[in-house]
Amino acid sequence: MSDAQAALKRRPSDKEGDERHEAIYRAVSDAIVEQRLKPGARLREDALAEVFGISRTGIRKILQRLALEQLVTLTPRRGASVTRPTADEAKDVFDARQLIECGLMPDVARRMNAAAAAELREMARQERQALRSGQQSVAIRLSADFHVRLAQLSGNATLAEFVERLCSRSSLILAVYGHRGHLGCESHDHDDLIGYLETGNGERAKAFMSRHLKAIEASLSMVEEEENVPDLQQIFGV
Amino acid sequence: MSDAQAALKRRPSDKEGDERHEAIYRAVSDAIVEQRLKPGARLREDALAEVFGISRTGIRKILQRLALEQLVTLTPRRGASVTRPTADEAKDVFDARQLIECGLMPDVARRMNAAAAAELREMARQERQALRSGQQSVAIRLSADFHVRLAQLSGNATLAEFVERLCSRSSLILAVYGHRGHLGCESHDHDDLIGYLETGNGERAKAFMSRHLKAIEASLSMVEEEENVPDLQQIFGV
DNA sequence: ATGCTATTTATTGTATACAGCATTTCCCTT
DNA sequence: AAGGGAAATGCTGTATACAATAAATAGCAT
Repeated sequence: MSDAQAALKRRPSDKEGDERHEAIYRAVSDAIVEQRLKPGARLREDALAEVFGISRTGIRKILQRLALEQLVTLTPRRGASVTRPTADEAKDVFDARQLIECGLMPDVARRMNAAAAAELREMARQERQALRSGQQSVAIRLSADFHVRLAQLSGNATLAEFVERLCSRSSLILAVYGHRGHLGCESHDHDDLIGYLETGNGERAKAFMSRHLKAIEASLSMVEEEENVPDLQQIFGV
Repeated sequence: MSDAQAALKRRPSDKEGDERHEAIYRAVSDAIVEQRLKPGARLREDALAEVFGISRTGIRKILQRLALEQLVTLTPRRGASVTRPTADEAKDVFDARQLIECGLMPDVARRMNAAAAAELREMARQERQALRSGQQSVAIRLSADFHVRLAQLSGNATLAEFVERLCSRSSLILAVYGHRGHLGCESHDHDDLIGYLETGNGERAKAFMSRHLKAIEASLSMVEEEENVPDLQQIFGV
Protein backbone atom coordinates (compact mmCIF):
# COMPACT_ATOMS: atom_id res chain seq x y z
CA MET A 1 0.00 0.00 0.00
CA SER A 2 1.30 3.43 -0.92
CA ASP A 3 1.91 6.17 1.61
CA ALA A 4 -0.90 8.21 0.16
CA GLN A 5 -3.36 5.41 0.71
CA ALA A 6 -2.06 4.71 4.21
CA ALA A 7 -2.47 8.38 5.06
CA LEU A 8 -6.07 8.19 3.96
CA LYS A 9 -6.75 5.30 6.30
CA ARG A 10 -7.06 7.03 9.62
CA ARG A 11 -9.93 6.79 12.01
CA PRO A 12 -13.60 7.29 11.14
CA SER A 13 -14.23 10.37 13.30
CA ASP A 14 -17.06 11.65 11.13
CA LYS A 15 -15.94 15.24 11.49
CA GLU A 16 -13.11 14.45 9.12
CA GLY A 17 -15.42 12.28 7.08
CA ASP A 18 -16.10 14.86 4.43
CA GLU A 19 -12.46 15.69 3.87
CA ARG A 20 -11.76 11.99 3.80
CA HIS A 21 -14.39 11.34 1.17
CA GLU A 22 -13.07 14.23 -0.86
CA ALA A 23 -9.55 12.83 -0.59
CA ILE A 24 -10.69 9.40 -1.72
CA TYR A 25 -12.63 10.95 -4.57
CA ARG A 26 -9.54 12.80 -5.72
CA ALA A 27 -7.40 9.69 -5.33
CA VAL A 28 -9.67 7.71 -7.62
CA SER A 29 -10.20 10.61 -10.01
CA ASP A 30 -6.46 11.24 -10.30
CA ALA A 31 -5.78 7.56 -10.82
CA ILE A 32 -8.23 7.55 -13.71
CA VAL A 33 -6.98 10.79 -15.24
CA GLU A 34 -3.37 9.64 -14.91
CA GLN A 35 -4.25 6.33 -16.53
CA ARG A 36 -3.13 4.22 -13.59
CA LEU A 37 -6.69 2.94 -13.86
CA LYS A 38 -7.16 2.30 -17.54
CA PRO A 39 -10.41 2.60 -19.51
CA GLY A 40 -12.46 -0.55 -19.08
CA ALA A 41 -10.96 -1.39 -15.71
CA ARG A 42 -13.61 -2.66 -13.34
CA LEU A 43 -14.02 -0.88 -10.01
CA ARG A 44 -15.51 -3.34 -7.56
CA GLU A 45 -17.07 -1.75 -4.52
CA ASP A 46 -15.70 -4.28 -2.05
CA ALA A 47 -12.17 -3.89 -3.36
CA LEU A 48 -12.25 -0.09 -3.15
CA ALA A 49 -13.88 -0.22 0.26
CA GLU A 50 -11.12 -2.43 1.59
CA VAL A 51 -8.32 -0.38 0.03
CA PHE A 52 -9.55 2.89 1.52
CA GLY A 53 -10.78 1.42 4.78
CA ILE A 54 -14.35 2.67 4.54
CA SER A 55 -17.59 0.87 3.89
CA ARG A 56 -19.24 0.29 0.54
CA THR A 57 -21.71 3.06 1.33
CA GLY A 58 -19.11 5.77 0.99
CA ILE A 59 -17.58 4.13 -2.07
CA ARG A 60 -20.93 4.09 -3.85
CA LYS A 61 -21.38 7.78 -3.20
CA ILE A 62 -18.01 8.47 -4.81
CA LEU A 63 -18.67 6.17 -7.75
CA GLN A 64 -21.97 7.87 -8.44
CA ARG A 65 -20.29 11.25 -8.48
CA LEU A 66 -17.65 9.96 -10.87
CA ALA A 67 -20.40 8.47 -13.02
CA LEU A 68 -22.19 11.82 -13.28
CA GLU A 69 -18.89 13.31 -14.39
CA GLN A 70 -18.67 10.51 -16.91
CA LEU A 71 -15.29 9.31 -15.71
CA VAL A 72 -16.75 5.93 -14.76
CA THR A 73 -19.58 4.03 -16.37
CA LEU A 74 -22.20 2.46 -14.10
CA THR A 75 -23.91 -0.50 -15.74
CA PRO A 76 -27.03 -1.59 -13.85
CA ARG A 77 -26.12 -4.89 -12.32
CA ARG A 78 -22.54 -5.09 -13.36
CA GLY A 79 -21.03 -2.32 -11.31
CA ALA A 80 -18.58 0.42 -12.16
CA SER A 81 -15.77 0.56 -14.70
CA VAL A 82 -13.54 3.30 -16.04
CA THR A 83 -15.27 4.92 -18.99
CA ARG A 84 -13.92 4.10 -22.43
CA PRO A 85 -14.82 7.17 -24.49
CA THR A 86 -16.10 6.58 -28.00
CA ALA A 87 -14.84 8.51 -31.00
CA ASP A 88 -18.15 10.40 -31.11
CA GLU A 89 -17.81 11.43 -27.50
CA ALA A 90 -14.27 12.57 -28.17
CA LYS A 91 -15.47 14.80 -30.98
CA ASP A 92 -18.22 16.26 -28.80
CA VAL A 93 -15.77 16.99 -26.00
CA PHE A 94 -13.28 18.78 -28.23
CA ASP A 95 -16.00 20.72 -30.02
CA ALA A 96 -17.30 21.79 -26.63
CA ARG A 97 -13.83 22.85 -25.57
CA GLN A 98 -13.45 24.88 -28.74
CA LEU A 99 -16.67 26.72 -28.03
CA ILE A 100 -16.21 27.30 -24.32
CA GLU A 101 -12.47 27.70 -23.78
CA CYS A 102 -11.99 29.92 -26.81
CA GLY A 103 -15.02 31.95 -25.87
CA LEU A 104 -13.56 32.57 -22.43
CA MET A 105 -10.21 33.89 -23.60
CA PRO A 106 -11.30 37.54 -23.98
CA ASP A 107 -12.67 37.52 -20.44
CA VAL A 108 -9.49 35.91 -19.12
CA ALA A 109 -7.34 38.46 -20.90
CA ARG A 110 -9.42 41.27 -19.40
CA ARG A 111 -8.98 39.94 -15.87
CA MET A 112 -5.34 38.90 -16.16
CA ASN A 113 -2.84 40.37 -13.71
CA ALA A 114 0.73 39.79 -12.57
CA ALA A 115 -0.13 37.34 -9.79
CA ALA A 116 -2.30 35.20 -12.05
CA ALA A 117 0.32 35.21 -14.79
CA ALA A 118 3.00 34.13 -12.34
CA GLU A 119 0.82 31.30 -11.10
CA LEU A 120 0.14 30.11 -14.63
CA ARG A 121 3.82 30.26 -15.54
CA GLU A 122 4.64 28.14 -12.51
CA MET A 123 2.05 25.57 -13.59
CA ALA A 124 3.47 25.52 -17.11
CA ARG A 125 6.95 25.05 -15.65
CA GLN A 126 5.88 22.04 -13.58
CA GLU A 127 4.24 20.57 -16.63
CA ARG A 128 7.43 20.87 -18.70
CA GLN A 129 9.44 19.38 -15.86
CA ALA A 130 7.12 16.39 -15.62
CA LEU A 131 7.45 15.89 -19.37
CA ARG A 132 11.24 16.05 -19.22
CA SER A 133 11.43 13.53 -16.40
CA GLY A 134 9.25 11.12 -18.34
CA GLN A 135 6.19 11.32 -16.11
CA GLN A 136 3.71 11.36 -18.95
CA SER A 137 0.62 10.66 -16.90
CA VAL A 138 1.45 13.38 -14.40
CA ALA A 139 2.06 15.79 -17.28
CA ILE A 140 -1.36 15.02 -18.70
CA ARG A 141 -3.00 15.88 -15.41
CA LEU A 142 -0.95 19.05 -15.00
CA SER A 143 -1.93 20.13 -18.48
CA ALA A 144 -5.59 19.64 -17.61
CA ASP A 145 -5.05 21.61 -14.40
CA PHE A 146 -3.62 24.47 -16.46
CA HIS A 147 -6.66 24.67 -18.70
CA VAL A 148 -9.00 24.52 -15.71
CA ARG A 149 -7.15 27.26 -13.84
CA LEU A 150 -7.34 29.39 -16.95
CA ALA A 151 -11.08 28.98 -17.11
CA GLN A 152 -11.41 29.83 -13.44
CA LEU A 153 -9.64 33.11 -14.10
CA SER A 154 -12.51 34.09 -16.38
CA GLY A 155 -14.56 34.70 -13.24
CA ASN A 156 -17.41 32.47 -14.39
CA ALA A 157 -17.54 29.57 -11.93
CA THR A 158 -20.21 27.72 -13.89
CA LEU A 159 -18.24 27.67 -17.13
CA ALA A 160 -15.07 26.85 -15.22
CA GLU A 161 -16.77 23.78 -13.82
CA PHE A 162 -17.80 22.72 -17.31
CA VAL A 163 -14.22 23.11 -18.48
CA GLU A 164 -13.05 21.05 -15.53
CA ARG A 165 -15.27 18.19 -16.60
CA LEU A 166 -14.26 18.51 -20.23
CA CYS A 167 -10.58 18.42 -19.29
CA SER A 168 -11.02 15.31 -17.16
CA ARG A 169 -12.73 13.57 -20.04
CA SER A 170 -10.05 14.83 -22.41
CA SER A 171 -7.44 13.10 -20.30
CA LEU A 172 -9.37 9.88 -20.72
CA ILE A 173 -9.58 10.47 -24.44
CA LEU A 174 -5.85 11.09 -24.64
CA ALA A 175 -5.27 7.92 -22.66
CA VAL A 176 -7.23 5.90 -25.21
CA TYR A 177 -6.51 7.60 -28.52
CA GLY A 178 -3.26 9.48 -27.91
CA HIS A 179 0.01 8.44 -29.45
CA ARG A 180 2.82 7.58 -27.13
CA GLY A 181 5.37 10.39 -27.04
CA HIS A 182 3.03 12.98 -28.53
CA LEU A 183 0.79 13.81 -25.64
CA GLY A 184 -1.54 16.68 -26.05
CA CYS A 185 -0.17 20.10 -25.37
CA GLU A 186 3.09 21.10 -26.98
CA SER A 187 5.80 22.17 -24.57
CA HIS A 188 5.70 25.91 -25.16
CA ASP A 189 2.11 26.41 -26.19
CA HIS A 190 0.98 27.25 -22.69
CA ASP A 191 3.76 29.77 -22.19
CA ASP A 192 2.95 31.47 -25.49
CA LEU A 193 -0.69 31.65 -24.45
CA ILE A 194 0.21 33.32 -21.16
CA GLY A 195 2.12 35.91 -23.15
CA TYR A 196 -0.91 36.88 -25.21
CA LEU A 197 -3.09 37.02 -22.13
CA GLU A 198 -0.61 39.18 -20.21
CA THR A 199 -0.71 41.82 -22.93
CA GLY A 200 -4.50 41.81 -22.83
CA ASN A 201 -4.74 40.53 -26.37
CA GLY A 202 -7.89 38.50 -25.94
CA GLU A 203 -8.61 37.91 -29.61
CA ARG A 204 -5.10 36.71 -30.29
CA ALA A 205 -5.30 34.38 -27.26
CA LYS A 206 -8.62 33.09 -28.53
CA ALA A 207 -7.21 32.25 -31.95
CA PHE A 208 -4.18 30.65 -30.38
CA MET A 209 -6.32 28.52 -28.05
CA SER A 210 -8.33 27.41 -31.06
CA ARG A 211 -5.22 26.24 -32.88
CA HIS A 212 -3.91 24.69 -29.69
CA LEU A 213 -7.02 22.58 -29.20
CA LYS A 214 -7.18 21.67 -32.88
CA ALA A 215 -3.57 20.49 -32.67
CA ILE A 216 -4.34 18.26 -29.71
CA GLU A 217 -7.37 16.77 -31.43
CA ALA A 218 -5.43 16.26 -34.65
CA SER A 219 -2.74 14.36 -32.77
CA LEU A 220 -5.22 11.67 -31.81
CA SER A 221 -5.57 8.46 -33.78
CA MET A 222 -9.29 7.96 -33.80
CA VAL A 223 -9.34 4.24 -34.48
CA GLU A 224 -11.73 2.41 -32.21
CA GLU A 225 -9.99 0.01 -29.87
CA GLU A 226 -10.51 -3.65 -30.54
CA GLU A 227 -13.23 -5.16 -28.42
CA ASN A 228 -12.29 -7.91 -26.01
CA VAL A 229 -14.47 -10.20 -28.06
CA PRO A 230 -13.34 -9.62 -31.64
CA ASP A 231 -15.80 -9.79 -34.49
CA LEU A 232 -14.70 -13.00 -36.19
CA GLN A 233 -17.02 -12.54 -39.15
CA GLN A 234 -15.38 -9.24 -39.97
CA ILE A 235 -11.88 -10.58 -39.43
CA PHE A 236 -12.32 -13.56 -41.71
CA GLY A 237 -14.46 -11.74 -44.25
CA VAL A 238 -17.45 -14.10 -44.10
CA MET B 1 -51.84 11.80 -2.43
CA SER B 2 -51.89 12.54 -6.15
CA ASP B 3 -52.26 9.88 -8.79
CA ALA B 4 -48.71 10.47 -9.93
CA GLN B 5 -47.36 9.78 -6.47
CA ALA B 6 -49.56 6.74 -6.00
CA ALA B 7 -48.36 5.36 -9.31
CA LEU B 8 -44.80 5.73 -8.11
CA LYS B 9 -45.53 3.70 -4.99
CA ARG B 10 -45.69 0.17 -6.31
CA ARG B 11 -43.69 -2.76 -5.15
CA PRO B 12 -39.91 -2.87 -4.87
CA SER B 13 -39.23 -5.45 -7.54
CA ASP B 14 -35.68 -4.26 -8.16
CA LYS B 15 -35.98 -4.73 -11.90
CA GLU B 16 -38.16 -1.66 -12.01
CA GLY B 17 -36.00 0.01 -9.40
CA ASP B 18 -34.02 2.07 -11.86
CA GLU B 19 -37.07 3.39 -13.68
CA ARG B 20 -38.60 4.09 -10.32
CA HIS B 21 -35.64 6.06 -9.12
CA GLU B 22 -35.60 7.97 -12.38
CA ALA B 23 -39.29 8.75 -11.97
CA ILE B 24 -38.78 9.99 -8.43
CA TYR B 25 -35.81 12.05 -9.55
CA ARG B 26 -37.92 13.69 -12.23
CA ALA B 27 -40.79 14.21 -9.82
CA VAL B 28 -38.56 16.12 -7.42
CA SER B 29 -36.70 17.91 -10.20
CA ASP B 30 -39.94 19.02 -11.85
CA ALA B 31 -41.36 20.16 -8.53
CA ILE B 32 -38.31 22.34 -8.01
CA VAL B 33 -38.25 23.71 -11.55
CA GLU B 34 -41.98 24.42 -11.41
CA GLN B 35 -41.56 26.19 -8.10
CA ARG B 36 -43.91 23.91 -6.21
CA LEU B 37 -40.84 23.44 -4.04
CA LYS B 38 -39.57 26.95 -3.48
CA PRO B 39 -35.95 28.00 -2.99
CA GLY B 40 -34.93 27.48 0.61
CA ALA B 41 -37.45 24.69 1.20
CA ARG B 42 -35.94 21.93 3.26
CA LEU B 43 -36.00 18.41 1.86
CA ARG B 44 -35.85 16.00 4.78
CA GLU B 45 -34.81 12.51 3.87
CA ASP B 46 -37.39 10.78 6.06
CA ALA B 47 -40.23 12.84 4.65
CA LEU B 48 -39.27 12.16 1.03
CA ALA B 49 -38.69 8.49 1.77
CA GLU B 50 -42.17 8.17 3.22
CA VAL B 51 -43.86 10.10 0.42
CA PHE B 52 -42.32 7.96 -2.31
CA GLY B 53 -42.40 4.70 -0.39
CA ILE B 54 -38.71 3.90 -0.63
CA SER B 55 -35.98 3.97 1.96
CA ARG B 56 -33.66 6.85 2.75
CA THR B 57 -30.91 5.13 0.81
CA GLY B 58 -32.56 5.77 -2.52
CA ILE B 59 -33.56 9.29 -1.52
CA ARG B 60 -29.99 10.18 -0.66
CA LYS B 61 -28.82 8.99 -4.05
CA ILE B 62 -31.35 11.27 -5.72
CA LEU B 63 -30.52 14.22 -3.50
CA GLN B 64 -26.84 13.87 -4.27
CA ARG B 65 -27.55 13.90 -7.97
CA LEU B 66 -29.68 17.00 -7.59
CA ALA B 67 -26.92 18.58 -5.53
CA LEU B 68 -24.35 17.97 -8.27
CA GLU B 69 -26.75 19.65 -10.67
CA GLN B 70 -26.99 22.50 -8.18
CA LEU B 71 -30.75 22.31 -7.89
CA VAL B 72 -30.48 21.47 -4.20
CA THR B 73 -27.88 22.55 -1.69
CA LEU B 74 -26.47 19.92 0.64
CA THR B 75 -25.18 21.43 3.88
CA PRO B 76 -23.08 18.99 5.88
CA ARG B 77 -25.18 18.16 8.93
CA ARG B 78 -28.27 20.08 8.02
CA GLY B 79 -29.50 18.12 5.07
CA ALA B 80 -30.86 19.20 1.72
CA SER B 81 -32.74 22.31 0.68
CA VAL B 82 -33.78 23.81 -2.62
CA THR B 83 -30.97 26.03 -3.86
CA ARG B 84 -31.50 29.78 -3.66
CA PRO B 85 -29.34 31.14 -6.46
CA THR B 86 -27.34 34.27 -5.73
CA ALA B 87 -27.22 37.21 -8.11
CA ASP B 88 -23.63 36.27 -9.01
CA GLU B 89 -24.69 32.75 -9.90
CA ALA B 90 -27.52 34.11 -11.99
CA LYS B 91 -25.09 36.23 -13.97
CA ASP B 92 -22.76 33.27 -14.50
CA VAL B 93 -25.62 31.09 -15.71
CA PHE B 94 -26.89 33.62 -18.24
CA ASP B 95 -23.39 34.44 -19.46
CA ALA B 96 -22.83 30.71 -19.95
CA ARG B 97 -26.09 30.43 -21.85
CA GLN B 98 -25.06 33.30 -24.09
CA LEU B 99 -21.82 31.59 -24.93
CA ILE B 100 -23.11 28.07 -25.40
CA GLU B 101 -26.63 28.42 -26.78
CA CYS B 102 -25.70 31.16 -29.20
CA GLY B 103 -22.64 29.26 -30.27
CA LEU B 104 -24.77 26.25 -31.08
CA MET B 105 -27.25 28.05 -33.33
CA PRO B 106 -25.23 27.67 -36.55
CA ASP B 107 -24.92 23.94 -35.96
CA VAL B 108 -28.63 23.66 -35.21
CA ALA B 109 -29.51 25.57 -38.37
CA ARG B 110 -27.29 23.27 -40.39
CA ARG B 111 -28.98 20.15 -39.06
CA MET B 112 -32.55 21.46 -39.06
CA ASN B 113 -35.17 19.55 -41.00
CA ALA B 114 -38.94 19.40 -41.35
CA ALA B 115 -39.51 16.84 -38.62
CA ALA B 116 -37.42 18.74 -36.10
CA ALA B 117 -39.09 22.02 -36.98
CA ALA B 118 -42.52 20.44 -36.54
CA GLU B 119 -41.53 19.08 -33.14
CA LEU B 120 -40.23 22.46 -32.03
CA ARG B 121 -43.39 24.22 -33.23
CA GLU B 122 -45.48 21.76 -31.25
CA MET B 123 -43.43 22.49 -28.14
CA ALA B 124 -43.82 26.22 -28.67
CA ARG B 125 -47.58 25.72 -29.09
CA GLN B 126 -47.87 23.84 -25.81
CA GLU B 127 -45.89 26.58 -24.12
CA ARG B 128 -48.22 29.31 -25.38
CA GLN B 129 -51.21 27.25 -24.34
CA ALA B 130 -49.87 26.84 -20.81
CA LEU B 131 -49.31 30.57 -20.65
CA ARG B 132 -52.84 31.34 -21.83
CA SER B 133 -54.37 28.98 -19.29
CA GLY B 134 -52.43 30.63 -16.50
CA GLN B 135 -50.14 27.71 -15.71
CA GLN B 136 -47.06 29.83 -15.24
CA SER B 137 -44.91 27.20 -13.60
CA VAL B 138 -45.69 24.65 -16.30
CA ALA B 139 -44.88 27.25 -18.93
CA ILE B 140 -41.49 27.89 -17.35
CA ARG B 141 -40.65 24.22 -17.56
CA LEU B 142 -41.87 23.92 -21.13
CA SER B 143 -39.75 26.89 -22.09
CA ALA B 144 -36.71 25.21 -20.56
CA ASP B 145 -37.59 22.02 -22.43
CA PHE B 146 -37.64 23.99 -25.67
CA HIS B 147 -34.17 25.37 -25.18
CA VAL B 148 -32.85 21.95 -24.22
CA ARG B 149 -34.38 20.27 -27.25
CA LEU B 150 -32.84 22.93 -29.42
CA ALA B 151 -29.40 22.21 -28.00
CA GLN B 152 -29.89 18.50 -28.53
CA LEU B 153 -30.55 19.16 -32.21
CA SER B 154 -27.01 20.51 -32.50
CA GLY B 155 -25.82 16.91 -32.34
CA ASN B 156 -23.41 17.58 -29.49
CA ALA B 157 -24.68 15.56 -26.53
CA THR B 158 -22.14 17.00 -24.13
CA LEU B 159 -23.08 20.61 -24.80
CA ALA B 160 -26.76 19.67 -24.77
CA GLU B 161 -26.32 18.28 -21.28
CA PHE B 162 -24.67 21.52 -20.18
CA VAL B 163 -27.59 23.48 -21.60
CA GLU B 164 -29.99 21.20 -19.76
CA ARG B 165 -28.35 22.03 -16.46
CA LEU B 166 -28.22 25.73 -17.27
CA CYS B 167 -31.91 25.77 -18.12
CA SER B 168 -32.85 24.01 -14.90
CA ARG B 169 -30.91 26.55 -12.93
CA SER B 170 -32.46 29.34 -14.98
CA SER B 171 -35.88 28.17 -13.92
CA LEU B 172 -34.77 28.50 -10.31
CA ILE B 173 -33.42 31.96 -11.04
CA LEU B 174 -36.69 32.99 -12.66
CA ALA B 175 -38.53 31.62 -9.65
CA VAL B 176 -36.54 33.86 -7.33
CA TYR B 177 -35.89 37.01 -9.36
CA GLY B 178 -38.60 36.97 -12.02
CA HIS B 179 -41.50 39.38 -12.01
CA ARG B 180 -44.94 37.95 -11.80
CA GLY B 181 -46.64 38.12 -15.18
CA HIS B 182 -43.44 38.67 -17.11
CA LEU B 183 -41.92 35.23 -17.13
CA GLY B 184 -38.94 34.67 -19.29
CA CYS B 185 -39.55 33.94 -22.93
CA GLU B 186 -41.90 36.15 -24.88
CA SER B 187 -44.79 34.38 -26.51
CA HIS B 188 -43.61 34.46 -30.09
CA ASP B 189 -39.84 34.52 -29.66
CA HIS B 190 -39.54 30.77 -29.97
CA ASP B 191 -41.63 30.66 -33.12
CA ASP B 192 -39.55 33.41 -34.70
CA LEU B 193 -36.40 31.49 -33.84
CA ILE B 194 -37.72 28.35 -35.48
CA GLY B 195 -38.31 30.39 -38.61
CA TYR B 196 -34.69 31.52 -38.83
CA LEU B 197 -33.46 28.00 -38.20
CA GLU B 198 -35.75 26.50 -40.83
CA THR B 199 -34.26 28.75 -43.50
CA GLY B 200 -30.78 27.72 -42.45
CA ASN B 201 -29.90 31.23 -41.37
CA GLY B 202 -27.60 30.28 -38.51
CA GLU B 203 -26.08 33.71 -37.97
CA ARG B 204 -29.47 35.36 -37.79
CA ALA B 205 -30.69 32.71 -35.34
CA LYS B 206 -27.57 33.26 -33.25
CA ALA B 207 -28.16 37.00 -33.04
CA PHE B 208 -31.81 36.45 -32.23
CA MET B 209 -31.00 33.96 -29.49
CA SER B 210 -28.57 36.47 -28.02
CA ARG B 211 -31.26 39.17 -27.87
CA HIS B 212 -33.74 36.60 -26.56
CA LEU B 213 -31.49 35.63 -23.64
CA LYS B 214 -30.59 39.25 -22.93
CA ALA B 215 -34.29 40.07 -22.77
CA ILE B 216 -34.93 37.31 -20.26
CA GLU B 217 -32.02 38.40 -18.10
CA ALA B 218 -33.09 42.05 -18.32
CA SER B 219 -36.58 41.15 -17.12
CA LEU B 220 -35.19 39.96 -13.81
CA SER B 221 -35.12 42.17 -10.75
CA MET B 222 -31.79 41.35 -9.25
CA VAL B 223 -32.49 42.49 -5.73
CA GLU B 224 -31.35 39.98 -3.15
CA GLU B 225 -34.16 38.59 -1.08
CA GLU B 226 -34.44 39.86 2.46
CA GLU B 227 -32.82 37.57 4.98
CA ASN B 228 -35.01 36.18 7.74
CA VAL B 229 -32.95 38.14 10.24
CA PRO B 230 -33.09 41.74 9.00
CA ASP B 231 -30.23 44.14 9.54
CA LEU B 232 -31.63 46.39 12.27
CA GLN B 233 -28.72 48.82 12.10
CA GLN B 234 -29.44 49.53 8.46
CA ILE B 235 -33.19 49.76 9.05
CA PHE B 236 -32.93 52.31 11.84
CA GLY B 237 -30.01 54.15 10.32
CA VAL B 238 -27.64 53.85 13.26
C1' DA C 1 -35.68 39.08 33.21
C1' DT C 2 -31.75 37.75 30.66
C1' DG C 3 -28.01 35.07 29.46
C1' DC C 4 -25.61 30.78 29.82
C1' DT C 5 -25.40 25.84 30.16
C1' DA C 6 -27.08 21.20 30.07
C1' DT C 7 -30.32 17.92 28.41
C1' DT C 8 -33.29 16.38 25.06
C1' DT C 9 -34.83 15.84 20.42
C1' DA C 10 -34.63 15.65 15.59
C1' DT C 11 -31.93 14.54 11.63
C1' DT C 12 -28.10 13.18 9.11
C1' DG C 13 -23.81 9.96 8.36
C1' DT C 14 -22.15 5.24 8.33
C1' DA C 15 -21.98 0.40 8.48
C1' DT C 16 -23.88 -4.00 8.03
C1' DA C 17 -27.07 -7.49 6.89
C1' DC C 18 -29.99 -9.42 3.51
C1' DA C 19 -32.15 -10.02 -1.02
C1' DG C 20 -31.84 -10.39 -6.01
C1' DC C 21 -29.90 -10.69 -10.39
C1' DA C 22 -25.91 -11.98 -13.56
C1' DT C 23 -22.23 -14.77 -14.60
C1' DT C 24 -19.75 -18.67 -14.26
C1' DT C 25 -18.91 -23.41 -13.65
C1' DC C 26 -19.83 -28.02 -13.61
C1' DC C 27 -22.38 -31.89 -14.95
C1' DC C 28 -25.39 -34.26 -17.84
C1' DT C 29 -27.19 -35.37 -22.24
C1' DT C 30 -26.86 -36.14 -27.08
C1' DA D 1 -16.58 -33.92 -27.60
C1' DA D 2 -19.76 -30.20 -27.71
C1' DG D 3 -23.75 -27.93 -26.27
C1' DG D 4 -27.19 -26.87 -23.00
C1' DG D 5 -29.08 -26.57 -18.45
C1' DA D 6 -28.87 -26.20 -13.48
C1' DA D 7 -26.59 -25.11 -9.34
C1' DA D 8 -23.36 -22.12 -7.13
C1' DT D 9 -20.91 -17.98 -6.51
C1' DG D 10 -19.88 -13.13 -6.80
C1' DC D 11 -21.49 -8.70 -6.87
C1' DT D 12 -24.71 -5.11 -6.67
C1' DG D 13 -29.32 -2.95 -4.86
C1' DT D 14 -31.95 -1.92 -0.80
C1' DA D 15 -33.35 -1.44 3.80
C1' DT D 16 -32.55 -1.00 8.52
C1' DA D 17 -30.11 -0.30 12.71
C1' DC D 18 -26.86 2.44 15.12
C1' DA D 19 -23.70 6.37 16.00
C1' DA D 20 -22.72 11.17 15.91
C1' DT D 21 -23.90 15.91 15.74
C1' DA D 22 -26.45 20.11 15.47
C1' DA D 23 -30.69 22.50 16.88
C1' DA D 24 -34.19 23.34 20.36
C1' DT D 25 -35.68 23.63 24.95
C1' DA D 26 -35.68 23.88 29.68
C1' DG D 27 -33.40 24.90 33.90
C1' DC D 28 -30.29 27.55 36.60
C1' DA D 29 -27.65 31.35 38.01
C1' DT D 30 -26.77 36.09 37.98
